[in-house]
Amino acid sequence: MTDLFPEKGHDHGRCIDSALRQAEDVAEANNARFTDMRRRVFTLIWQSHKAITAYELLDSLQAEGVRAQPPTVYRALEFLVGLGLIHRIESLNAYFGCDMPHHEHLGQYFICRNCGRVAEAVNDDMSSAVHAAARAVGFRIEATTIEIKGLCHDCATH
Amino acid sequence: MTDLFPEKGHDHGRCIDSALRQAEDVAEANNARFTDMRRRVFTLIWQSHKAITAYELLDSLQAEGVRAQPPTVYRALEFLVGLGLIHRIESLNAYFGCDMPHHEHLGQYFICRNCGRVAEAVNDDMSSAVHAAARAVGFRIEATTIEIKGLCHDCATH
DNA sequence: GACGAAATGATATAATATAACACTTGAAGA
DNA sequence: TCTTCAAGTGTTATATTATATCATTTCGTC
Ligand SMILES: [Zn+2]
Ligand SMILES: [Zn+2]
Ligand SMILES: [Zn+2]
Ligand SMILES: [Zn+2]
Repeated sequence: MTDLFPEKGHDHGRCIDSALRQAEDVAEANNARFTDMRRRVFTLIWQSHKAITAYELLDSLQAEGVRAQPPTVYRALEFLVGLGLIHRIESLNAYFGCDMPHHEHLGQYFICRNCGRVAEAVNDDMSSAVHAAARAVGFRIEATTIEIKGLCHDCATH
Repeated sequence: MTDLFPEKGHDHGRCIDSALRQAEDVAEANNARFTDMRRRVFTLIWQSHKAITAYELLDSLQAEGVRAQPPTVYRALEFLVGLGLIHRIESLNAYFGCDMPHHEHLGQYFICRNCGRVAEAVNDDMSSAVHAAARAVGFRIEATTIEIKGLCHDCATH
């Protein structure tokens, strides 16, 4: 069994570096400016594998000495979501970093209620079940929200 | 192709009556009090097949002359969600009536962005794809949120 | 360097949700 | 029937999440 969630003692600095590198690539490929503010917000989101709320981000920015207001944060979030660099978790009103921003995908999110971590899956069986169900009732899909709450393997077994 | 959504000219009074009858049954079976306030809120939710927000409900109550405040509405909603008489749509911060409250189910919600209607499906293929994916990664599911946005058959073809 | 579009700053406010405590109601037992 | 107490509701205040609007700054392009 492969756990979607990162290993306990993994080198998270590498996650952050890799995410930043990919984000810069994607931004460049889209002719979009990965400004300082956007980089700050993105980096804060990647401080953990948990989802983080807009106001938690705002607090962190202010703690760093950045004079930011809610619109600043929401604009950065809008930009990052728009490029697919982060995803919004509807059931948490929170955001977390995507680790495969290069290809378009409809992801599914596993959310552990104990450790708070979020993991993204791109599972064809889930996707095709959803699309088949939609086709069967003549529904034209534009967006999907699939959020699965419970206990991750670590939290369920320890 | 069977459309999940109700027919255009259907007799919606029957939807409301049926929902009320079922709600009373479920409440009774659970030894729960279907009070006047709860019935009012429930009935307002069933005024349409759309999802409705807490504050829209509050406005409607006040328009009816009921002196209600936000907690009143949220308490009624909490009760109704708890019994499975209504469902919350996370991506809309809104609520809509369940038409099969008798049996426990993990539903999937189709939401039309044009007409605003919501339809609930209980699709085993979707459910089992989700559960299989969770099993494969050792995740213990406690709740699922599956919300599908797009155009219903009517809106896509007219 | 001048220009204009994009980004950010700043202020205000809207929309969604809950905490806390007082009062009322209604089921259940004495 | 009366008492009691838990459940439900009223009321006020406040927390949390999100956006509208207009002023200013930044940055690539000419
Ligand atoms: Zn990591
Ligand atoms: Zn966990
Ligand atoms: Zn109807
Ligand atoms: Zn429609």
